[in-house]
Amino acid sequence: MSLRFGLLGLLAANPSSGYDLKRTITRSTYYIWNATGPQIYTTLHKLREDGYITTEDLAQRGKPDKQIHTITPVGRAALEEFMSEPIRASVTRDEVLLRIFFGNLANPAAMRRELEAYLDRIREERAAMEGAEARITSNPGTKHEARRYQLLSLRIKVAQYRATEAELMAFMSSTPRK
Amino acid sequence: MSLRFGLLGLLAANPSSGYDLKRTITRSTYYIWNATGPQIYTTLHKLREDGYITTEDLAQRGKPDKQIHTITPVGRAALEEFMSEPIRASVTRDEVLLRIFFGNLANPAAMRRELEAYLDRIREERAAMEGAEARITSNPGTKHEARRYQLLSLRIKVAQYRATEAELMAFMSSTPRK
DNA sequence: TCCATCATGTAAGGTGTTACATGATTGC
DNA sequence: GCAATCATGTAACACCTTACATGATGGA
Repeated sequence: MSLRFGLLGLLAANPSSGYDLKRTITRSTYYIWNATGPQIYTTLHKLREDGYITTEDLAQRGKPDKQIHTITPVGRAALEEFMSEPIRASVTRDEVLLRIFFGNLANPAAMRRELEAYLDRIREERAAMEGAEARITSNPGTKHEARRYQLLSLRIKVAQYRATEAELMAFMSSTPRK
Repeated sequence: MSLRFGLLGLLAANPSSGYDLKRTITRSTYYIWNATGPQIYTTLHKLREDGYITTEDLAQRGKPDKQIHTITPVGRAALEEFMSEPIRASVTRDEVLLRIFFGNLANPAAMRRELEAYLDRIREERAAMEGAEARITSNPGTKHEARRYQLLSLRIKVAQYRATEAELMAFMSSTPRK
């Protein structure tokens, strides 16, 4: 489980290098599953050991060579198996909610500032995601079915942010600054 | 940073045993930060090594002895420090969104069943949380300020579930079963 | 007698982060 | 000359899960 299937899923759409995958993740799927460089490279090594992907070198002009990873039939089978398992609840490990839950342990004025700053950040984040949504909708790059699911996951995240913003605002207005 | 501060925060309210903490977590804070038995016990060992908590044995009648852990001034200072850091975005590692993002890789009928089953599960989950919310509101057990923050985190999670449900329902009705 | 609950753990392995290392090319 | 981007990694450590172990008490 874990990043393995995230990478495998991306490779099922396009053969890519580790660097490409990292860019795709930080640009478009960061809100689902983030990953650092080392983790991506070590996971790719494991996927190759397991026979889920094959790798070939690609020489580039003006840039260092890169290694292009391609999913194998064995890899596709593993991915299909993963996709046929029941969807289980995501691991709950929400640092933001933890901080809020223990909010009374912080200085009240500082807590208020923190919540306001956090609210600002998710508003920005949500606006960026809504921009991405509009771009995906208007520019039919990927296949119709794939796009529908990608939009669904994006919309769920946007809706969750909206919901969080609304609750935070309600809380703020019930705690006057003075 | 991890379970350390979750446990420390709970111990700041009441000295408790590992077993008590586990019960509290699975009963009331599971939606924020879940933890297994071994993890709780090993984390408590580390907290003791760091001087954040002290432990004493408590003999019980009719039950095995238990170890009661109490937060130390050093532990309180560490917790305060943690609570004064900026609230950073939660780690994104959402298996549900990952499955949805790659939804087109699954069998369409199976995917629909999975989404319906997931929708049912979060509806139930949300209903349970709303029950907990009502109980907390009507029964003023903990301190006012602490309760307000605990309710806020609960309400955020409930609102996020509601938002997710709405998006899933919109998606479902745009994909007729036929 | 057997199961559930109470209570605490060890060991092994998987997953993820942080710090650090290396080296090429492009543009200012 | 220097910073940014491209490209791939190793090492050490922190965190978390799963499987397994142990033993007491209370109730059916």
